[in-house]
Amino acid sequence: MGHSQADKAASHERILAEAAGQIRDAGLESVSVGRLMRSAGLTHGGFYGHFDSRADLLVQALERALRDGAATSSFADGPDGPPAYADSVRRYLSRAHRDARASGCALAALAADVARADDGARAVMSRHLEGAAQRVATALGTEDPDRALFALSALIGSLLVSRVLTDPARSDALLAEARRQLTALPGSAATSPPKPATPV
Amino acid sequence: MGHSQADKAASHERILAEAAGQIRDAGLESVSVGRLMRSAGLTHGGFYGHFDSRADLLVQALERALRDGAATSSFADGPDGPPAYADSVRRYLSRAHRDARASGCALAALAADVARADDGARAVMSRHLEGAAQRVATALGTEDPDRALFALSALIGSLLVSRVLTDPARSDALLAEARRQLTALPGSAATSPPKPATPV
DNA sequence: TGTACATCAGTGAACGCGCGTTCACTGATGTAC
DNA sequence: TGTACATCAGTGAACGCGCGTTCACTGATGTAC
Repeated sequence: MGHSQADKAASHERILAEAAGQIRDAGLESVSVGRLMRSAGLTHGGFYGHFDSRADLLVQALERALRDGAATSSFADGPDGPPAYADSVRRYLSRAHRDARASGCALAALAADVARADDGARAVMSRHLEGAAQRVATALGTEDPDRALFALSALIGSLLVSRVLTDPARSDALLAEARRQLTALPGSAATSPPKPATPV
Repeated sequence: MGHSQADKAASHERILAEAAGQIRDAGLESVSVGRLMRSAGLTHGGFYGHFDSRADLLVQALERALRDGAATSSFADGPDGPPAYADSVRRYLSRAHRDARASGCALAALAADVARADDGARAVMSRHLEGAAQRVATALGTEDPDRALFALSALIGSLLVSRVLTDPARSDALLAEARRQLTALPGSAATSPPKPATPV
């Protein structure tokens, strides 16, 4: 709770990271200024030294949530280059990802929220969708951006639906079927036969 | 604003229909008791003669939103029996459906909201997801419930992503590619060649 | 290096507002005779 | 059919609460000399 410039930067970072986490866990509108500042170890009055308004914070936190999501994305480059498409699909459509909503793909968690939001939020997510689609295209080995965008949409939809289904067996079955269908997508398994399973 | 039992039933119906519409348009948490009653032409105090609590209303309105969605679903039986799979896909992934969020598929609009909600809401939507998947399975001519559930998930994901993209050309392109990929899904075009286009 | 002072990160009381919910009430409905 | 009365759908004031935002203040930081 210091007063130095470095402390302010650290506070700003803490507030933004906390907001991004809350958004990912509970949706865009779940953030309240008072609760947010408390969870960042500060009092509510200080908020306006960091952001113009709650709406301003929301845009920045959405950007942050999506950037964090991209960094840990199943399709992001690992230490030894881009991952194999089939491995990425397996990881994205894993039970672990389904059950880790708060730390999972922000595109899936927030797509519906953003579809309802203003153009600013839609523009931010559009950029990240195109970025993610590009990574999928690389992994797929396709030059067709539409095909990659569809694959991404199918991934997102399957993850979302698997998170709603209350019957674990049905949810697991959907994930398994989606993995099967999406690894068999033209441009993937067709051009490069499945490698032996590698640890995720 | 009468006081008869018939009037009460009509009020109840109006409140529920209004709530279902608001939920579909702006999400599960967007409903406020005061605004809802005002938009149903009543005052807020009367609400508790119709529902135990806001939470009680929300569950019933979710059920209603999903039932309405099912009735107008692209995969619902028309006057002359079940529609052709390709026609249904075309209608679901049309620009018209993308742009009509408030009257469109409630499964797509609310999946993320429900994934965050309690088990009650998830159970309600699970039931409707399975029902919709069954209609898709019939249209697809498959006996595999998992395949139908995946197709439904891909439809939902594509619609959601098309609603986020700010570039109309990219959004249109995604819808077109999704129509192509999903009508070519094993069990559909493979077993029954595409019919000549029929008016939707 | 030591002092005097301007800056400014963070505090906490206060604002007006809308929220969900309760409740005493009004007056039309519908029933008992 | 007409009257007296119980029921109950809907009203609107009131409750305590958390919301986003403002602002006078505190005291550590960091700079000028």
